Amino acid sequence: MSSSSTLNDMYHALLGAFGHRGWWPGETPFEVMVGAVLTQNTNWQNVERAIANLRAAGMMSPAAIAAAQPADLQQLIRPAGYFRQKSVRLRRLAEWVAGFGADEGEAVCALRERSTEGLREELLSLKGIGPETADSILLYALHKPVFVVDAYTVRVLGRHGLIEPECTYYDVQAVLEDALARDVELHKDFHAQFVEVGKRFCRPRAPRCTDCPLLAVLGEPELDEEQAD
DNA sequence: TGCCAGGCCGGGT
DNA sequence: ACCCGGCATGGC
Repeated sequence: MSSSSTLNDMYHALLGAFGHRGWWPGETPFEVMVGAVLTQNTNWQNVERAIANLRAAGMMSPAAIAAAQPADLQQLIRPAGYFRQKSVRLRRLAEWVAGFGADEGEAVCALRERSTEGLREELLSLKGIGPETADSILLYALHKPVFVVDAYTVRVLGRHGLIEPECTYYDVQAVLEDALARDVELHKDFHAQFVEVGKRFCRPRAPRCTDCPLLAVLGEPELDEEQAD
């Protein structure tokens, strides 16, 4: 059996169990970008607080964040953790976006005209934006067909033996992108399904997932390497 | 209470 | 080229 059909079967099993996820949660493309930075190694619930603070302060725009006092920005995003680092990362991102247009709408339109690879390189050149954050922005804010590989994706695939433990980010991404139709909505929703199944059934200390919808497709999961003892 | 959360960077081997 | 500590808050 090809890994292509396995991965597509996985998606349909998850879609059947959870329904269309409608990701990413965010009112505007720029808010999606902000969320992508704020959620780095951070619970989404904390990110929502920080986003609400930014909105309430009228700061959810590239120009406003680019012009903000560092201390003010830090206070607003404090609930999302790592607030000193993330305030710098947000400002650099905001300056980058603002460079593409007079307002958010114009900038985002200009960004969407550009090539995926060119955009990825520019995003990765911003300190504090790594592969996952860049790809989250590419997919969910700019609608480029890339697969976002996150901790849940790696854990779910790894536990079912579909990737090797030593795989890099881009190894895992290639497995998924090679197997799937080049479809933006599929890429968005499949990644969201990984998060959903990961949160519910693939926690670090809970290898027994008796009700996981993936059992019907993939069979019993394996132990994580560090749990295999 | 400790462990965990939708990473990434920089310095040390 | 790898490995590792640091970064920080809030929920369970």
